[in-house]
Amino acid sequence: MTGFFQTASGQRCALSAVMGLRERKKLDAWRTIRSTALRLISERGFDAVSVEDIAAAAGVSRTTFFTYFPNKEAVVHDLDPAELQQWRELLEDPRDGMPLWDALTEVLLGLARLLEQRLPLQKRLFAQSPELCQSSRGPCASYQPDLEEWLSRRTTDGDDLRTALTFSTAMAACTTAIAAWDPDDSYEHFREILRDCLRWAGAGLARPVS
Amino acid sequence: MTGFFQTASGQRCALSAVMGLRERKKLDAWRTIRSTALRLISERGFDAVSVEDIAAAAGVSRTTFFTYFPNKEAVVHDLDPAELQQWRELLEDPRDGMPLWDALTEVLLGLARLLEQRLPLQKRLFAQSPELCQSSRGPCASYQPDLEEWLSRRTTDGDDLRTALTFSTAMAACTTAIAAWDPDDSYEHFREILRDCLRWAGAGLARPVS
DNA sequence: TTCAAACTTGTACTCAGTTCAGGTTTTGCC
DNA sequence: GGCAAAACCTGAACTGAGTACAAGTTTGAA
Repeated sequence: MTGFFQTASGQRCALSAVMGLRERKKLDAWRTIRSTALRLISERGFDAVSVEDIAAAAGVSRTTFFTYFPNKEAVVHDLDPAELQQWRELLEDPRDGMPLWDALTEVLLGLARLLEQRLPLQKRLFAQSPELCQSSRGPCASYQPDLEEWLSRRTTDGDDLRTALTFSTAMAACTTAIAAWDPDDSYEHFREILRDCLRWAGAGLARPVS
Repeated sequence: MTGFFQTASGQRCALSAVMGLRERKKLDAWRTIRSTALRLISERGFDAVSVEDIAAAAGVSRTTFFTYFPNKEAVVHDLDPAELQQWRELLEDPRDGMPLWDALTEVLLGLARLLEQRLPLQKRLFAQSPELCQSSRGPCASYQPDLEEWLSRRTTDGDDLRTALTFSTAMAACTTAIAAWDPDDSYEHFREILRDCLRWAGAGLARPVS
């Protein structure tokens, strides 16, 4: 999530198009490190795996690990560059005509669609290594900076406090839905939970002024 | 916040009553370490002060620091034992007859009253050392475990998902109010912001079923 | 072929957090 | 007052995260 692939070649990298050898290697390395890390962590638990273990198992140096991931937790949270591109596309449109709550709902449901492959594994990791739950702010918080940037691109339609509250309430709904979902259930079920949470939480916030 | 004074003498310690020399010294040490730490951190910033610096300046060993505070951040977040006692008293009553949202509102407004002395300084620290904002989950999150325990003591009146959502929405309102408040304004103003946030966020959640 | 930019790596460092064995202080009790 | 046990403090030694940097290697383009 934190500026490596984003800033790498100026623009976001053309994933499906022809990439230089350099970029292809980088992507490979990223994926190798990540999948190695996830395998080790799901086997032994987050704290029982050191960055050194991960680097060694991925055939890379410890230093290199930290050029790909800003910290150990990021290897669990960060998006694959391909997903990242979809996520950026989802955020391109500030949905300016739409009331904030509706726009947020749309973006978060879109995000849920993107996470279909990752979220089940991630929840299992969290369940296995409670140390992750403590130290990190949950899967959802990784997207908060991007969302804040998105929010700032919308033309502000009034009360800042209300805007901030609406935003954080939507994030809370998201976090709650993730927490409530059992990863053994269908992903569709998760999306229903999320829809419910957003609907309930938004009931009082959906319309501009009270 | 994390089990030192709580578990020390079995019960919570009788602060105003006669305490043994041992407990008085412990409390003194706690306060010395804390105030020393806050002074240094507000002078130099969170990351520029090491635990060793704090311990040395407080006339105590590094090891001792970690018996009083579970980690470096806790020195900013943890409650003074006197405040902690008031906070526990506030949570004694599960407010069982009351709808969840109203009970939460009451507890959180009570918490706001307790924090009058601490919050302004704390916000200033956060403003000065952005590294704190990143790594920690905000002042509000310190109280979450206690609140969850309080929540679990209430007789559950229905839908777990809705309960969880209500809870996290109230926390979000609290966090938002803290973020929105300017510590140079009056504390009363903060409490108004918090009331507004709770009212707005709760508009859709206040009544049991939708 | 050549050169600059991008990437990797080992080394060496700082600091958070843990463990533990000994020394010191407090307390309850005689 | 004196004593033993419990509680407390401390220094030393350790693990592991994260950073800085200089030297080496690979890639892309001319």
